[in-house]
Amino acid sequence: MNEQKFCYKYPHPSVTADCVIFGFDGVSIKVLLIQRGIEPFKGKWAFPGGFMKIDETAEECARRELEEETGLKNAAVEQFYTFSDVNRDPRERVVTVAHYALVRLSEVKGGDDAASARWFAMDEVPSLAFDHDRILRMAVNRLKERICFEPIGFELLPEVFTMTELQNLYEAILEVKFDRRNFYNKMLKLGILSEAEPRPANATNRTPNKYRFNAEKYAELKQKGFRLEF
Amino acid sequence: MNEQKFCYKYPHPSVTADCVIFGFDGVSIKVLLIQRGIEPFKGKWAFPGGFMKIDETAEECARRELEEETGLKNAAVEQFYTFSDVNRDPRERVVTVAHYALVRLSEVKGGDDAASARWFAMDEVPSLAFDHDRILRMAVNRLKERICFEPIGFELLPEVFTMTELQNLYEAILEVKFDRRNFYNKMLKLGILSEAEPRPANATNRTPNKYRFNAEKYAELKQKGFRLEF
DNA sequence: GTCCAATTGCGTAAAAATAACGCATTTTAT
DNA sequence: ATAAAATGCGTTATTTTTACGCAATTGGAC
Repeated sequence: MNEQKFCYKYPHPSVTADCVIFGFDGVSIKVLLIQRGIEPFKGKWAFPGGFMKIDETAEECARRELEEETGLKNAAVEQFYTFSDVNRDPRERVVTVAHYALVRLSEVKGGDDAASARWFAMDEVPSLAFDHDRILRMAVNRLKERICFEPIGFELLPEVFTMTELQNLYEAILEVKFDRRNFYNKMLKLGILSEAEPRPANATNRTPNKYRFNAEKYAELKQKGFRLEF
Repeated sequence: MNEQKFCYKYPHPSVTADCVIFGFDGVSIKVLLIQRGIEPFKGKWAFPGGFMKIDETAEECARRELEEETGLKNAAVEQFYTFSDVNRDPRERVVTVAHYALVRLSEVKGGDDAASARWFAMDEVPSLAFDHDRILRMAVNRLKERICFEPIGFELLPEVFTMTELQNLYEAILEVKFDRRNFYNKMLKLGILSEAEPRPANATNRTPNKYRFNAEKYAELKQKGFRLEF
């Protein structure tokens, strides 16, 4: 017997949410990929993703996928583009709402099927399933744009970090090099960092200051209309 | 008899594309709205939009809506967000891929049903149908962001324009005021404008220079990695 | 242990970009 | 006829960005 019980006058595409999960290991940006166990594209790597349920938004769907793979509930997730090419899935018409998530690698537990999931550095990413190559390019571009104007970078770092770690993150994402001292001055002048602990009197060099992102200060500044700019 | 002949194992949302159409009349930004003739939200204003066909992309769908309302085939259209709130349409689950289009008002012909279509200045826009208030806010924000980094503003102006017209456009979109002389210098220094016709020797003041957007120059500059910045 | 290279905090000076404003001329509106 | 507004083309002051110096300290090589 046929179980196709949801019927419509016109053909409806399937809607999925995909989630490009970015992490940062202190040196380079990584992305979490899943190896496909079934056709099509069996054996190829792809982003976590799945069908949107009828009672959840696309973002909720993306968060669900994120949690399944990483155990994380509260990461930063943002929708960045919807891909609707007619033949992007060979089986049927599928429209996917693509998101990216920024996670702290230290907080990531292995997902349900860790066996088939792996972190890839950006320059190690193989050719992907479906149109996921294009999705990744777009995600990276959006991340680059975003990190210049919103302090999303902090979502990738530990709560407490050094200025060098923060600079490494910016350099990894934007693929540029900054002068260490200018980066330091600029960041501090922005006023969105607070010292994690007061620098001890006997502190010497080579014992870097630790900072944390100050969300309250940022909210204040943002209200006054302020941009990060890099 | 029932015509519901497209059947699926799981419920599928409808997918639509909406198109926020922006124009510029030399003074203020306008948006094209359609008055709904049927429930829900009968009598309320909304953006042109409609169901995505099974063999077209969301952008093609948005362009189709745009052409129906304005007669324009080649306007600038960009997807900016997909709205998937569960109850955004009271009838059924509808996911909409929202786009904005930038059109030259002079090129717009009345659409199929011009009777129910009207241009509204941004500060005249009434409360809209569905979640279109939110869609408009987001479209405007995206437009503001975009115009700072991509020369999309020229899509709203006639081919040939004066510096004052260009400034008025930027001021209308960004809701700020620029010093006329600084704006003039900055724009010229960017190098993406060419004089529409050489300024005649007998030209006097009060006969403003005419410019046009130089796409070739812009492509060159963009390649070298350059940003507009305002 | 000694020594060198790398790291960190804190500055300063030059260069570039931005913002503020001047002025003569010409046209439109009153 | 006259005042007000628009235009082209500047200049100057201020702010921001960039380039770089320097001393102190640590980790690693040997």
